[in-house]
This record gives sequence, C-alpha cells and structure tokens, in this order.
Amino acid sequence: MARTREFDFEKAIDKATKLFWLEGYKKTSIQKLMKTMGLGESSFYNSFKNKRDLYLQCLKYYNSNITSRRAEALNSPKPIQKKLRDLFNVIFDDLESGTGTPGCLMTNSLSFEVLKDAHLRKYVLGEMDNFRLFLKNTFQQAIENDELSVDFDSILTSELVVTYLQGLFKISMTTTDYSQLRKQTEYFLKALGL
Amino acid sequence: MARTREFDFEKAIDKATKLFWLEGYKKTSIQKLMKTMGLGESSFYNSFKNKRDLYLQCLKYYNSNITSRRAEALNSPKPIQKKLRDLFNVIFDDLESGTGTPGCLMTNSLSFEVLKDAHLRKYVLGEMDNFRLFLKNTFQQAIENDELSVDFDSILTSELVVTYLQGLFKISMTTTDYSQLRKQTEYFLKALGL
DNA sequence: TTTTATTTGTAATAAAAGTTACAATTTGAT
DNA sequence: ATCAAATTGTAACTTTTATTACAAATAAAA
Repeated sequence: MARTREFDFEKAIDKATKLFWLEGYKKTSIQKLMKTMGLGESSFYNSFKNKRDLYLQCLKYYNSNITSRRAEALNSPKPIQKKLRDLFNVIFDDLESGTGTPGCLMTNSLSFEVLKDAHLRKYVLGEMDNFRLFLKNTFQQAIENDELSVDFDSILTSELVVTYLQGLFKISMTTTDYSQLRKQTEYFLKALGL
Repeated sequence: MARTREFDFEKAIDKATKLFWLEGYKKTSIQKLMKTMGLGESSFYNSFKNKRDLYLQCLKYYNSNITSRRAEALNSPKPIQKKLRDLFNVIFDDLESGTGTPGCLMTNSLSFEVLKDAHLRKYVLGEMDNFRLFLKNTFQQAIENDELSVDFDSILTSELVVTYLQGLFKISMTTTDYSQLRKQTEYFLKALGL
C-alpha cells in the first residue's frame, strides 16, 4: 500500500540520543541530527514532529535502556545495603563504559533549557519522582524486613540519595578517576548507616 | 583624548550575568545580550571580544559577588559545625532571594557546552577546586583545634560536600520548597557527624 | 496493472545569529 | 580650536537554523 521506511527507526533514535547526550538539547541542531541519523529533511520531519518530540523519544529510549537497569538493581531479594551498592555499581559501570557520553542524560536534562519547556519538564521531573518513590519504597520494605531500624527516615534518605546522585553525575563530567568517586560513594553510604 | 564610555560597565556585566544565569551559556544570543545590556553591536564588540570572553567576565563577577560570601562563611572563628551551617544558610538565602535565577551559575557552568571550551573549563574547574581545597583546609584546621576527631577524613568529606552541593543546586531548580531542602541538608550534615 | 499511501531527495523559504565595515560622534590633550 | 583616540549607530554580510513545498520513488493492496 505504501512505501516502506528505508532507515532503521531504533538505530536513528539511538544515534540521536547519543548526540543529544554529547551536545545537550539546545546546542544540538537539527542539521547535525539529520546527518548523524542519516536522514534527509523529508524523512526527519515525516517521522518526528520536531526537535522537542525527538528529544522526548530519546529520553524514553534512554530510560528504557539505561535508567531502567538502575531500578532493577533495587528490585532484588538482596539486603538493602547490597541493593544500594548494586545501584551505584550499575551507575559507575555505565559512566566508565560510556564512550565519552557525559554523566546521565536525565540529569543533564535538569537544565533550564529543558525545564523551561513544559512538556519536557513534566516528563523529566515525573521520571525523577518515580525513581525517588521507588527508592523510598525500597527503604520502607527494608524496615518492614527488619533490615533497617524503624527510626530510619525513608523519605529524607531517598531524597538525599537522589540529590547526591545529581551531584555525582555532575562531578563525573569533571574527572576520569571514578575510583575516587566510588570511594566517596562508599563513604556516603556508610555515613547514612547503609 | 578619547571619547568616554556612555554605558555603565559593571551594570552591563550584571545584566549579562543574570541573563546567562537565566538562559544558559549556549542559549543566550548576543542579540539578546546586547538588548539586555543596552548596547549596540559597536559598543558590544568594542568592549567584549566575544561571547566567551563576556561569559568569563560574568563568571568572575558572579564569583566575587556571590561565591565569595560562601568562602567567607567558612572563614570565621566559629566552631566547624556552625561554619558549615553558615555556609548552607548563605546558599539557601541566595536561592530563596534569587529573582528566578536558577541554582548556581558556577554549577550551571558544569555543563558540556561550557566544559568543552578549554578556557571556560579551566576557569570553572579551577574555581571549584579552590573551593574544595578551602573546605578541606577548614576541616583540617578543625581537627587541629580538637573540634573534630583525628580520624575525620577531611579530603573525602570535602569532596562529598562539593558533590552534594552540585546536587543541591540541581535539585533547587525543580522545587520552590527550600525548607524541605534545608531539612535534607541538616540530615546530611548530621550523618557526617557535623 | 493500476491505484494509493507514504517515504525520500532536492530545493526553497524565512528567520535568527554572529560578526564586520564605516562613517559620525565625542572627549581630553596639545 | 584642533587633533588623536576611542565610542557609538546604522547597515550590511555571511552562516546557521528550522521548516515547508513539491515532485519522484517505492511497495503492497485492489
């Protein structure tokens, strides 16, 4: 009935995601996107409404590929201390294996250029909130399992860990010595009694 | 001998700083800068080499006005616990009184668009390092004064606090409920035994 | 095989951005 | 009062950016 697409949709999204990740939202031009994705104007505007829509699709792609594995690390039968170390290990492994891609695309999206766009803001903050909630529930479950004291503040700790993660991703852009950051994280968790 | 400048140099820098702060480095166009600063092309290019040079001057202006007061908070005869609370109080007061200006201009400059520029990178990372060193020395002094145990890890703690600060500034862009963040900070400091 | 829906290539359009050119203007020193 | 040096206003130029127009190409359904 109709002509079939010549390019690989997911591969194109993957390329776009990495470009956005490297260059940021605002700085990445559609021309560079088209070149990187191997598309002409027609294919680009036919498949993606505009830059914002493409970015949103890239964020979703990133979350289902990268961020999801972080939640998975928390979703295991291991003790809470191990879960958290698994979480940070997944994160550090990503940072170390990343081919020059800086920090975390979601954290990078916590910028004014992105947050000013109502649609993007809603998605980014929503996903962040989901993660924080997941973390909080993980702590609460640990309390119920007698792994943590009933005095343990699940809410405050989950918020603090999220804040620390934001900082960690920022700092990760300034160094290549991740072993130092791993030590810092261990120190942080110990300080929290975890 | 020569014609005098008609515009107020510092006021122009101040306006530019606030615009950069609001819009980010890359997104801020020279046209908008000129309009905000009240300058035409001639005056702009005559007084500032280009966007990067102006940004550097704005960062320096920001540091001597804003960041410097943070170091001052640490530079008092008070006990270390009080010093740190003073530091965070200065920061939160700035955040709360900021007229819509998001987070910290230096932290915001910890982005790829800025870090990719060698000149800007050197300055931003240098200033960050200065602050971390100042913090470390503050802790070491507290150990010498028997305010902290000799086991206290000044290096790791100073690094951790800097990381937390980065996260705090990011998170501050997503909320207006700073009282919640103040609680989180208190929790963080207590966890570190401070 | 014709039709039909959709993809693709090429080109064009329109707006915005960064920069430069140059003449007119202003100021204090001579 | 005149001159030298710097500032300013206007306009132009060049690039980049985002988007649209339209015809040619393609693949499967009728």
